[in-house]
Amino acid sequence: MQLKNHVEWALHCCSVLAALPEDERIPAKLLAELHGIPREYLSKALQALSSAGIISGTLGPTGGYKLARAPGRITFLDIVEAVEGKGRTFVCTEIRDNMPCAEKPPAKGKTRRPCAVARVMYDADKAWRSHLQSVTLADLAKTVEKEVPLRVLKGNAEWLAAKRNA
Amino acid sequence: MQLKNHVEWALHCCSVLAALPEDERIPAKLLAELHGIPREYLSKALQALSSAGIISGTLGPTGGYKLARAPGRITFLDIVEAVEGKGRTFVCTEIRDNMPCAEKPPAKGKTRRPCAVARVMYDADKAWRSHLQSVTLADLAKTVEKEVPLRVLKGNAEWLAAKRNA
DNA sequence: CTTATTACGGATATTTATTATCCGTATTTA
DNA sequence: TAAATACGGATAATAAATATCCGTAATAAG
Ligand code: SF4
Ligand code: SF4
Repeated sequence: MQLKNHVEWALHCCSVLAALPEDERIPAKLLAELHGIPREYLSKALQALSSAGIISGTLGPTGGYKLARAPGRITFLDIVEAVEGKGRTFVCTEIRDNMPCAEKPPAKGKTRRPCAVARVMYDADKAWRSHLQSVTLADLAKTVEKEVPLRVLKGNAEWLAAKRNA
Repeated sequence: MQLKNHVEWALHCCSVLAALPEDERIPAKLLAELHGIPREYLSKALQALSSAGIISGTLGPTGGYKLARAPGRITFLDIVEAVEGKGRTFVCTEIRDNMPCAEKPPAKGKTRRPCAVARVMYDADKAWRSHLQSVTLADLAKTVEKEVPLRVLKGNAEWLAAKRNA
């Protein structure tokens, strides 16, 4: 059980976009080159983020992506769910119905209370999501600013600027 | 991202074993029939549980599986990690090293503090595991006893006993 | 208007993980 | 001795993740 690498890419890209001056954009090509990952494949992740309303893309030359709203209003959960889906990690296939003396499954349309096993797993899932929801891109930016040497931050920003004006 | 169905099977089987009188055993064949799942495949999950020290299997006729320790000392996390592995759900491929102005990766043997992104994901993972660790098989048994009609519990127990003496 | 550049989305191939089955070996009870 | 069992290795089938390709529409600049 592993999150797909789209998640890591999406988080990184959002982190980079969060450090971008208002009304500037970065094309997918540059984001891919910056991270050393396949451009076409990264595009899928970016499109997922876009259709989830987290980033917004604009067409044409000088086009590219930028955050669709303030970094303080984008949580890790938003990003993870955008690329990984909102589905639960534990799926119940109702094997209890195969037990010889099981209760009969509910009539079509009606739903049954999830069993005790499933509820524990769902609650764990909720705890995971809850933690992801408690951290925003703004929080991340603050941490990065504290931990990454200024030289590195500046260097990357300049590399980006140079590439975009080339 | 989804847990494998082994997890569901393992949880169910442990739940059944927890309701078993001391010094009785259930062979894999019966556990599979009880749940309507493929026997040979279920065996893999049971072997994983066994080698993790959660259940113990004995050979020969009248052999089978039973819990290796008291239900109160077996947590959901024990079971999940036994079949799913202890690996983290978020894997960091260190794509930051591809950034043009990245810090150099640490010398061989040395480790680097995980980056801010990874730490958030790891903490979420920890929250998930922590919740799973807080629930034991004994807790589950108590809930099941409360929620499942006595008729069903009895019926299944009798089905099991009949099969084992056949 | 034309051209270059971009996001977007559909189709498809490749690789890996999950799901499932098969069978031989060792151990234990009757 | 024979039947029943756990165990583990090998392998096949299926699904999911990873990756690439290409056509379309939109936009900015010359
Ligand atoms: S997890 Fe619960 S609901 Fe799902 S199959 Fe098992 S017993 Fe049934
Ligand atoms: S998650 Fe953090 S450590 Fe992992 S690649 Fe991204 S920046 Fe690097």
